[in-house]
Amino acid sequence: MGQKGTETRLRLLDATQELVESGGYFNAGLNQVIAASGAPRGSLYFHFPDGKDQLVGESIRRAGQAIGAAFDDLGGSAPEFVEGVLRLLGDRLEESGWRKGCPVATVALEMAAASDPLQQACSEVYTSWEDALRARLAGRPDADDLAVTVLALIEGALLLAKAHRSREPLDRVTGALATLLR
Amino acid sequence: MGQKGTETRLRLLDATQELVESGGYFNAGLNQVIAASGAPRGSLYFHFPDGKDQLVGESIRRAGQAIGAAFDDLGGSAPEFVEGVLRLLGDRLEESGWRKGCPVATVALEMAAASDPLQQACSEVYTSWEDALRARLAGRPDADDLAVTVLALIEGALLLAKAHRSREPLDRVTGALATLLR
DNA sequence: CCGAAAAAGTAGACCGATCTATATAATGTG
DNA sequence: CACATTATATAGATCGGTCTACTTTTTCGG
Repeated sequence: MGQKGTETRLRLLDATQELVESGGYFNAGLNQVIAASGAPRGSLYFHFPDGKDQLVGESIRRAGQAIGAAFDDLGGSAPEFVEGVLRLLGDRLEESGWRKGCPVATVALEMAAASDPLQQACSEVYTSWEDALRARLAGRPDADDLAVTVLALIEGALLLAKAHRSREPLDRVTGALATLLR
Repeated sequence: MGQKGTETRLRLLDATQELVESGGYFNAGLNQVIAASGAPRGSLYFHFPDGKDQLVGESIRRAGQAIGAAFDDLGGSAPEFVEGVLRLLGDRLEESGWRKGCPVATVALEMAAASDPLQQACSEVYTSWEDALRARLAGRPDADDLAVTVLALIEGALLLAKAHRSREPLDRVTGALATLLR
């Protein structure tokens, strides 16, 4: 794959990710993806011959890796780390006009029951985040439960924050996390 | 409004709620709503003159009230109550073939940024649940934070359970809740 | 190095299906 | 009759996907 082709492919993935994150699978119409990326329709099906599901699947896997990498960059003890994550996600959500929450959650809720490949993609991204959190909590006897709990708390708080268009849920949850990770 | 009319209206709301809960706003195509409810197309716009947004908005408000009422029926101390809720939601999710999670969450994530009326409807339903939880936690000094935290935890665990098609997230979170409400 | 053949990628018209919504006629019901 | 409701037909936009023609880049024998 040449340089130009790779760039087009990435622009398509970026545009999809942006649209998916702000409103889910059905908000990312292929016409919008094409318009936002500047790529023509033909290129889309050249780079993603299996169509929309492949495009969205790869896009959320990519987003999952990006966020996983951001996790690794964030240091500190476990409580500090989680607070940092919450602050980061809150900033991102508010600065985007309450559009950008979790890039996976909406697709997971929309498509988990309807599409096996997309359900699997979402499940795998979540598993990778759980693994990353578990590594951060290593040593604790209840690290397995705690990793899932922290992720659920973050996802739930992000959902509520988006629904209310307010940071308040994220802030309120931060205190409880201190208790939980104490 | 006569008896027949009221029944048709309710059948439309029920069908919408069912479809919305399993896959969100865009999974509830009006053609599917009509087919599932048995109501004719004309009746839909007679009973819901503002179209789909009104139909979906009323349907999630209705679902919100129904779940709020179910909360009230569940007794026990705060920890017992929350565990009961998690078990109930887990049963519902699994028995529906991993389709029925939170009837509000998907629409909230899909439409919060795009539709003010629907964002408001979702926000109000969540607020009513937060109020109900806060009442259950009355007396605790941190009842406000705790109510939001418990709701976020439930919503997050439901999301992960649907994404993984597994009760495991709900089970793991149950333990953490015991710690939190101790 | 050269230049032609092949591969990679771009471009956009076009298709049938489906979407929400409207318009209008028919029917039931007090 | 008058009003509430049902019933259909259809409008008009948009959906994901396919198709063929075109341009650029890469490959490779001489």
